[in-house]
Amino acid sequence: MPQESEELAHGFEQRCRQSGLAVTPQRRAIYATLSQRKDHPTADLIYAQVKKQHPEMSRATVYRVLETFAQLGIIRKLPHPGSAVRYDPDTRRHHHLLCLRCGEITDFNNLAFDDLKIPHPTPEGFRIMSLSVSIQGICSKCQTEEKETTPGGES
Amino acid sequence: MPQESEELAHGFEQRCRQSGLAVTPQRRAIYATLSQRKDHPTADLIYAQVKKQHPEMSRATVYRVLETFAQLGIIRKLPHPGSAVRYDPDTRRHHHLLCLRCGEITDFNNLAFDDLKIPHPTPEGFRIMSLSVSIQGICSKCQTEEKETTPGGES
DNA sequence: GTCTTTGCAAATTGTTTGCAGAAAT
DNA sequence: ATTTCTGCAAACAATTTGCAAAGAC
Repeated sequence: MPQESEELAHGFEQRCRQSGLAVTPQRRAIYATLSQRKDHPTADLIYAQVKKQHPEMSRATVYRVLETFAQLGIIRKLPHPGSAVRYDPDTRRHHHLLCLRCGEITDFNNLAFDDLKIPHPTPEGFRIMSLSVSIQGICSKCQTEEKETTPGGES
Repeated sequence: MPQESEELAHGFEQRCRQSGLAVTPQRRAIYATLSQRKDHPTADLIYAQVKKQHPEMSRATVYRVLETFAQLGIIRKLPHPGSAVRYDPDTRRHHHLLCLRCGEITDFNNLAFDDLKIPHPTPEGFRIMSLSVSIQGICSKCQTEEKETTPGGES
């Protein structure tokens, strides 16, 4: 249903204008691409995908635009140990599973986590903007691969 | 009290030997430096600091050693949106405040967070290794600086 | 028409690698 | 003695920058 995309796109343009941000085809394309995905791609992945429809698109633009969006709160930058930055089009509170082996980030929802209260005496004058639980471990795919690599004894 | 450091160092050597890791001056120095700090430095910061006492130390060694430690669970790699990897000598459960402006990571403890139960039907066959809450926002120092930069109106 | 944004290519920053010699076990 | 580690320098990856032309308002 393309209807949904249109609504999304509309909201997006509103938000850009509110922030005094020009609505360019590039920005539209980047936002559309990111919000269609259910995962949390890196800037480079977005670049690769957007480039198919817009071969003129420059890598630098994608990096700049994503960063701009993140600062305006239109999308979210995800914490990840090292490697490339990942972006998330969903700015509502939700949590993540992070695989330490392949780096995959998966959304994860849990009532207990959602109910967490933001601590009141805001620690050290910190202005809290978001709170989320991050679970680190090994995803099922990687567990399988580990077994294959080490079936019980290398010899 | 140097006593404390010695104990720490002793435990460290034990853990290295248990993992079949040679105890080298470099590893000792890197571990000592990291564990003396209360913050969460990048590999490069550790390198700079260690180099003062050990001018021969190579940057590559520092990166390699920190990575090795992290894999053995001797230290922890911290999730951070982009920028450089940060390491934490404290592997117990604790939480973090992450400043989106300067990138500073500060420890944060809260009973409600510590009581979080690891979800039982482990999501999607994920093998959970650690869980922590990460709070993103702007630290007090950066709030002050923001005001200075924009004292009320740019015009 | 003006101010913002983009593309390009080059510069930076953060990190990893291969290999020969040095040190730890 | 053997195996693991380190230093070096070069490779690599991710990201950022300055500037002139193009596009949005």
